[in-house]
Amino acid sequence: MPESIWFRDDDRPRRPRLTRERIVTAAVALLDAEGGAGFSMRALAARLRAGTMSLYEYVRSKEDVLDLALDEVIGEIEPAEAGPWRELLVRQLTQSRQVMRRHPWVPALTATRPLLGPNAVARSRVFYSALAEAGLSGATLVAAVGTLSSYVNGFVASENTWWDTVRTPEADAEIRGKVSRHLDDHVDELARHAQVDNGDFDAQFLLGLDLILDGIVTRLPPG
Amino acid sequence: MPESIWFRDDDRPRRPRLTRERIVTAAVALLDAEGGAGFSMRALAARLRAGTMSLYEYVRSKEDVLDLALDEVIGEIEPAEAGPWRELLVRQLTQSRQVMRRHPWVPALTATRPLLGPNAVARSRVFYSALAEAGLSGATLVAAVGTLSSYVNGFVASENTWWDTVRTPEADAEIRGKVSRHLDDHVDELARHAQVDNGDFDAQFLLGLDLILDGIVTRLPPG
DNA sequence: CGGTTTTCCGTACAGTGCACGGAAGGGGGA
DNA sequence: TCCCCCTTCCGTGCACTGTACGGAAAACCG
Repeated sequence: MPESIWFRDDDRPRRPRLTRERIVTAAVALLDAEGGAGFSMRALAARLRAGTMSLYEYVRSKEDVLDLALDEVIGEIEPAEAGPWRELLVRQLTQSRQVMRRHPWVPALTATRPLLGPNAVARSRVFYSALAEAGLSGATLVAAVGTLSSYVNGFVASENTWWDTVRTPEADAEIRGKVSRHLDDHVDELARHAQVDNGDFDAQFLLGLDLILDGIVTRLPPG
Repeated sequence: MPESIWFRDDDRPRRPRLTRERIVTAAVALLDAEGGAGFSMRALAARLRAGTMSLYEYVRSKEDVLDLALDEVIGEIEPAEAGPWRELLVRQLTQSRQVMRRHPWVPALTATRPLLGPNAVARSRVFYSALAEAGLSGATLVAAVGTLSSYVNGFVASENTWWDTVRTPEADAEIRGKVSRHLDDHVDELARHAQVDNGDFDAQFLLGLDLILDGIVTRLPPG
């Protein structure tokens, strides 16, 4: 009886039931662990204990996976609760920044692919309605929303490249020295000091944000 | 006389003398023509009629080439002439945007790599000294510079992904329709109209920039 | 002329995204 | 119960990537 349970291998490596969600979750985890450069379809499949080509049942391409992963993490931002528009925007944009810091591969992706996923659209809706409620409309409204999201994307992108560059403490010291010497010929004392000493991105982010919001305030209709 | 000029092959494929500049120039041309995705060391070498590995005499890695190409195109921005700080910044940042539009692969790169090349440093110096002359200093100065460059980077990045998405006219119509339907459930009339109809990036860019500059003005010391 | 250094580059290797087509399993109809 | 189809899984193969290595050729210098 060669088909006896004792000879059959029912415990053969249990097939993982793949789903799109499982794939996306694993993709986010892989990107967090290895960064955008270390992300590959083979590595993703391995993490799911599946064959590489199995992924392509649920997804048309690697780009699909990245788009889905991107919208997934955008969904980590909490829905906006009611409140005065300025505080609301500060909270939402601070959370955007935190998401991009938790998932440092995000800014490079947003610089490449349009954000059209449902969570991204929902986020954009929050900005539009907050600023519309504040009193903006038309081209000014569009420009204000664009400015805010451009700012947060651009800010975290450069923040991330900085953290990447100085990842290890030795590298930190070395790079800071090099940058300092690098800038020496060009920049006057004040600016150099500021540049090399700007470890406090939190404060700088909020300062810049306040700057923009103050600019927006000057555009509000009187009353 | 087998060595007669008639039998020798002095016109054998003339060795191109490679130099770092020639490589960088060709890299920019290749990136402009094929985009960041189509750029490869083999394609670059072919464009220079050289063997792939010859490049590595002048450059340690592909990343080196990209860094050099990046700083090269940043150098296309004209040096700042003297003038009132606000006009100066508008001119410089408008030129930054134009460079990034001419070379659409730039924003994705700046989102990945720190800008430490000589031309990038010179550019940063311009911003610092303009705003210092305007009256800013310390953390506010750093934040203002960071805000402006984050804004321009972020703005052009999203502008570029939009142009990419709607590259062909058919795609344009189709995408606009899809985006419009996509947003239908979520966004109220006003915002949707603005979003779908925002082809005029030039105006939007200047509006957002003015917004930020007005915010900066509120930070100037009295007098 | 001889030797050293610089430049060029063919080959090879480990890795990539994904097209193709086959196998295995589950579900439904006869 | 048998058969067929359809979904899911995935091994193999292809064209391509960056670049390590080492050899050949050329250029320069004594």
